[in-house]
Amino acid sequence: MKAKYITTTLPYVNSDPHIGFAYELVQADAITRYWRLLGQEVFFNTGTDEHGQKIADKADEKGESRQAYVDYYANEFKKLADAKTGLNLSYAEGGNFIRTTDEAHKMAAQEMWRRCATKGDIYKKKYKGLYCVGCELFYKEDELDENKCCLIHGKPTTEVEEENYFFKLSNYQTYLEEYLSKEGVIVPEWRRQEAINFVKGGLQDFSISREKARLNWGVPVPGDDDQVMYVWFDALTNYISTLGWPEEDGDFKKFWTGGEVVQLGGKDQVRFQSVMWQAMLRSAGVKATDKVVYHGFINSGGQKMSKSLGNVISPYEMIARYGADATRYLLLRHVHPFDDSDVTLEKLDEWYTAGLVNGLGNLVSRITNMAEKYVPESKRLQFSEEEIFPEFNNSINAFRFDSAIDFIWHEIGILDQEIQDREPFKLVKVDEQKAIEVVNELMKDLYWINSYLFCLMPDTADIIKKAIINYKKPENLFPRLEK
RNA sequence: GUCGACGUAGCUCAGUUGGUUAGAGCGUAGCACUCAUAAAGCUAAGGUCGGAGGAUCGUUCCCUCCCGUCGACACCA
Repeated sequence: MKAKYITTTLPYVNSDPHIGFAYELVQADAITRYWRLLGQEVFFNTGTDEHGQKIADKADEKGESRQAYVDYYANEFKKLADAKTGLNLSYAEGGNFIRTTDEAHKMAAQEMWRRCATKGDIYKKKYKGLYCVGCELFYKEDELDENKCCLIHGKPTTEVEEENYFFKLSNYQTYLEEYLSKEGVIVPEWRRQEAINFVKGGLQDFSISREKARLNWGVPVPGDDDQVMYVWFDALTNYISTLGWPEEDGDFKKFWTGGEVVQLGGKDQVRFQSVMWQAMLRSAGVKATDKVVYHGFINSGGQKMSKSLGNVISPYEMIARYGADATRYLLLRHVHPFDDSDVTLEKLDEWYTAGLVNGLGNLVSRITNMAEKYVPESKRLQFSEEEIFPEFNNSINAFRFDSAIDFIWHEIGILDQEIQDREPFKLVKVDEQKAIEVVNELMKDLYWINSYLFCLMPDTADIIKKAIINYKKPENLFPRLEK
């Protein structure tokens, strides 16, 4: 069985962890755990992207050293990922949390650069642009007002000439068209069509460095002390540096060259992940990514989440209110895997109560309660692993976490109905043996349903499993929310 | 502007290769039960399937136009 590799994009650490990234993490973890459930070896990568202008600016703004600033934020993101403090991700059981400021990563980025340069895909070119001193950024004319002033500072921009390195993306037009022609390299399919149209529209080379004089927070360009890499070039390389590349053996060989490579990203990532990155890999002689899955964005109350609107829902807020497992469930079931979704606290509360308190939690209570009371030691069952059903497999393999969970909850509904129809709680008064039989059947079905939950809500699934095996009703899994 | 997608119950969405009463989940209202986290169950209300025109014996499902929403159209890590 081919080893699997899955990675999220690395969030840029210029603000607090966003719910959209939390969603990406949870997607990656759910499928990782699912694959592991099937006995596959999986490398799960995530981490933080820490170089570039905006981060340098932020650190300066706060009067902190850049390293101190990124150390702080990298830790915030790591807390979101980890078991006790966040979303309980399983990268520690096979995977990595990479930081682009890691020494090994920086060396890998430089090696990537050298390989592309050796291939003849990197050249130096004078770049002319309208520069705002206040923002320390280049702007295009249509991003400025009629007097060519930047919209933030309202001050005139100046035309500045800078010499940068460029990557010859134009060399890869044909290659990329061929790469993108294979169904499945991008999910969902309509994003693949967008990417194809984008490439067919013609490819321009893109700049991959900045003058150190202007920006000194980045990986040094090999052989040129006056330039540092522009963030993309550096950051994209993390997908292989995390596996030890340029070392060809070991994890890189097992999970990238010899494995199935899946990358997750937001819908704004198509050009980076499926176009530029694929060209870079090709240039460096590395195998292409097998599949990139793009999710949509999460809005709230019909609008983009923003501090000024006060509609930001932070992942930490969700974890505090519902718990880590419930947060995972809510995101996976109610955020659309590909399209934009709308999430509000009111909706989250409703979903939590309906699906977890009244749904799963109550079902576990009623079944294990009867099992504990009615079934004597001598009549208790041994449980063995059950097979996973195709409806679930097909959905998960298509990254349709929402419909995979719908399938489980449909089964939960059926089990509730079963209790209603067979009435073991009445039966126990007239035919105890029959009642025990019915409850044991319910326990088996619940055990089977629970086997699906391990990849979605690992801690909860563990508690349920123990409750079933021990015929002991657990504490409430999902406390009712305070009104 | 060009190209593309979409617009179905309060909400999120399914669906029909055109054919008798258009579906689900959640939400809402009522009934009623008690094994369970005042949960589960039953029943009900709620839709001119975006609008107009056309082709058809007949369309929510095909064609045209209009309105609306969204996405792509490269330096947004």
